[in-house]
Amino acid sequence: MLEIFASYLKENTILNQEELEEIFSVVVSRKLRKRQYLLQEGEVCGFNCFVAKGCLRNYRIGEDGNEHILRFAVANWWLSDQESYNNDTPSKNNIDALEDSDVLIIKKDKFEKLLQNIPNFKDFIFNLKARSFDASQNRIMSNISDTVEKRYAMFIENYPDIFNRVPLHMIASYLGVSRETLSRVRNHYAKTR
Amino acid sequence: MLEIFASYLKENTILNQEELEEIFSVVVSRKLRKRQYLLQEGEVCGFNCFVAKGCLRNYRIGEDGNEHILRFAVANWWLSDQESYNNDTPSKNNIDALEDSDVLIIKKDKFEKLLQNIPNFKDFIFNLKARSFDASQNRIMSNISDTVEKRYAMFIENYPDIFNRVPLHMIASYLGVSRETLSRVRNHYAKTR
DNA sequence: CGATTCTTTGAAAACAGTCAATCTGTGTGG
DNA sequence: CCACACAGATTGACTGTTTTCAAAGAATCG
Repeated sequence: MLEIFASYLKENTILNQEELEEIFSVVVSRKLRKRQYLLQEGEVCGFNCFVAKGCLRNYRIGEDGNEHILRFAVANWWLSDQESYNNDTPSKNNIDALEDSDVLIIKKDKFEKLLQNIPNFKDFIFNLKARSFDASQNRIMSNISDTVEKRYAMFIENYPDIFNRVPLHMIASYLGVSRETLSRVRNHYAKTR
Repeated sequence: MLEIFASYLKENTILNQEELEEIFSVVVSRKLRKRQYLLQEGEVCGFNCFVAKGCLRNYRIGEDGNEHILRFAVANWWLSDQESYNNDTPSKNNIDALEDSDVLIIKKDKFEKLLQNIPNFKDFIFNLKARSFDASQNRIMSNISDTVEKRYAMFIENYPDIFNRVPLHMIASYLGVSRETLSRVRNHYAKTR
């Protein structure tokens, strides 16, 4: 399980062996069964999580009682609740596994030490966060300006690996429409090309 | 104009006089007339901008030909196009002034040097970005789960200073609804309390 | 196979967008 | 100071889209 993380870091960073060892030394690997929680509403998210295998989601139960999916994560993606992590506040969200998954956990105190000790790791993580921010700005723009059909098409284009392994009603939840609407939109979408 | 920036930094950071001087030395102040562009679609956003006075917006012309507002900025806020800034790519967005405004500009190369030279400034900026990211995650959640009325109420609550100085149709644009709909929603909103 | 989860479909109701007209307030130039 | 233009806000009628609810049809899994 660690090998996946190791090759991820080797491909995406310029860390030396010693630095890699330091990172590996604070990582805890964990298996999650399908439907198992990694984080539940009300808990403080005191960790960062790297997905080695499987698929997870970060979602919230809204005032309407429905699930609203903020984010999916598959292999080589990071996932946590940043707001809870940053402020040590109870999370408003849940994280659970959509498939049996392997994840690597780094507790907050250890993770912050890594950032302090390894400048290249820090730069890498901040770069990652910057791109994550850009993606969320683009998603906001899409939410306020695009039709459902366009948003669905872009989702397929941007996340083909996610699209073909999570149920349609979850994509609907991610896009912010009802499953019935997405079903209809998608039929129309399939016909018009 | 610099005094506003100076007191902003003194209140929010733990920088010493020498570090402050270094920052001030690379700042360029600029006045913007109402309706004046700071950045136009297609340009590369090679700067960060601190608003000392006035009000700016970051918006995009969508495929539908309409303006869609991604973000407002008033005094003591930073504004730029992060995606364009980070990747040196042409911006898809425009930034312009909604009122006569005073802004402070720091060019990208100088800004990046500041981050390198002044660790406390770097930490401060990254903290800012983290909170900015959290805010955008919350906005996404609101977009996919809340009613227009709720989104409008939250906008007023979160950004009272913006709400009472920009026209309603721009708030509608920010929320992703037509001005007519927001007008109707707001009337209903005013009546039900 | 039976149970569960997921997807589709239909019909009605709620909601939001569009277009056109009107109303309001502001500021400018004569 | 008035008339006028202009930007912004509202309203009505209409159209189109999305939700909701209920039911039924696939697919998957143990």
